[in-house]
Amino acid sequence: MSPAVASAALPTSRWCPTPEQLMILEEMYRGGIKTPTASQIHHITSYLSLYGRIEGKNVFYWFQNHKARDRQRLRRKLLLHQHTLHLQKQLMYHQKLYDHNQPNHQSHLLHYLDSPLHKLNQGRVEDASTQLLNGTWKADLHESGYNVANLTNRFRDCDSTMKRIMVDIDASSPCRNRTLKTLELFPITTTVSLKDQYTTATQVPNPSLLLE
Amino acid sequence: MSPAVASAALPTSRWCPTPEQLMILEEMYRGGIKTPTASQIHHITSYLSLYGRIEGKNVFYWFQNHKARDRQRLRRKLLLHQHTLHLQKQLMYHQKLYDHNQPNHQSHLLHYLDSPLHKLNQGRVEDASTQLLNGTWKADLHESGYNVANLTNRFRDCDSTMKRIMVDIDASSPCRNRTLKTLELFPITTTVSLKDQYTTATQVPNPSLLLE
DNA sequence: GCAAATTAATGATTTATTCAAG
DNA sequence: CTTGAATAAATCATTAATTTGC
Repeated sequence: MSPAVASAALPTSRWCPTPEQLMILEEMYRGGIKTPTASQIHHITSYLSLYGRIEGKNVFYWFQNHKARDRQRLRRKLLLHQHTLHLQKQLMYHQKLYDHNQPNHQSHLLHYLDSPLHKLNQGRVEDASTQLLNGTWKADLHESGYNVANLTNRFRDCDSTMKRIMVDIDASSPCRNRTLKTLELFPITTTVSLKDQYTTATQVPNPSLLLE
Repeated sequence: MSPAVASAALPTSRWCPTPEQLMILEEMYRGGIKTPTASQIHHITSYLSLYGRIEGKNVFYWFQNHKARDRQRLRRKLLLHQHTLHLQKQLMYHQKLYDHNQPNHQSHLLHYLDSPLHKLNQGRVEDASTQLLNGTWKADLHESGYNVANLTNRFRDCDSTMKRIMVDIDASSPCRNRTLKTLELFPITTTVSLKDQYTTATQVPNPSLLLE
């Protein structure tokens, strides 16, 4: 059925540069030729045909593509680098807060935890979305007041518990429930300063935690 | 006008614990008393009144608040730590991609750059919002094909330029425009391998870049 | 240095949740 | 399933601590 296709010089549909051609082209590119003129392309083409079949359009396309892809690579590398720097900076900042217990680390952390950024980091896309939509989140840290909105006081008789406990306490009724160890409660041998108390009380959690 | 307000024991509206009282309370808390019973509160109160005016409810509230805020502090420390780890992990990952030119770093970075997360990091709240709303962004990296959607081929006559240039080249019209230095174009002394080309061509940009 | 202004800490209250008994 | 006691979480309000502009 099939007719006689030339079995010798298989008709490849597109130019396939030989290693020598590639080397030369790259060298010229590095040498400063980024967008050769028509005449330059002609010269290059004739020179490169010493190393294999080649046409002017091949040279033209090669420089076009090479330049574009060079720019692309650079752009991406730059962005990646920027991102790395961003991460480094963030990390340093948080490490500082973490290590030194900075005074305002709480508010910063709270703001972060409330941000759509954090929610996205956690994969809570829906939350982040609605938050952004409602304009509920302010990027400015200083106006990050809670949006309590309308807390209807539905429960006006809710302080009963507290009052009962208070009555219990203030009406002087000692020794009621459970095992009370009144005497052991006051082993007051405090030689620890308040500052020491605070600093030693806050331990670093063990680092076997993972994200998400 | 103003009547005689007791000028002696200025009527402070709320209890202000003396340093001794605080020390004792903290010591007891550290000793294990987290939610004292009514009777315990009574004992503590009577003991602490040796060091200054105090009521049962003060003790009650103090333990409530102290316990709650202790938990809170722990929680926040944990979260901060988690966040630090997250950042570290991200950083290490990107550093790896950056340093080693990993094969799929491009798609990863592209995906990140297209994500609302990145837009939020840049402060482009609106963009992120609409993106999330439209469901335009897929969190799963594996289905992160560009949502090219409907790229209407509005530009059907766009290859005209290209065609003109091709004609210029292949119709063999040498020495047309500009200063052509045909001979100096081929100083082919290439001893550089392709690999070296690539690796040396991509330099790290200078680190004076800032986020946002 | 100091006094007003801002911010953080914490005592006091209110609201929400848990859990056991009925 | 409902109820109520107990407690945890959230919030309000005042005091202590810091910053800031003379």
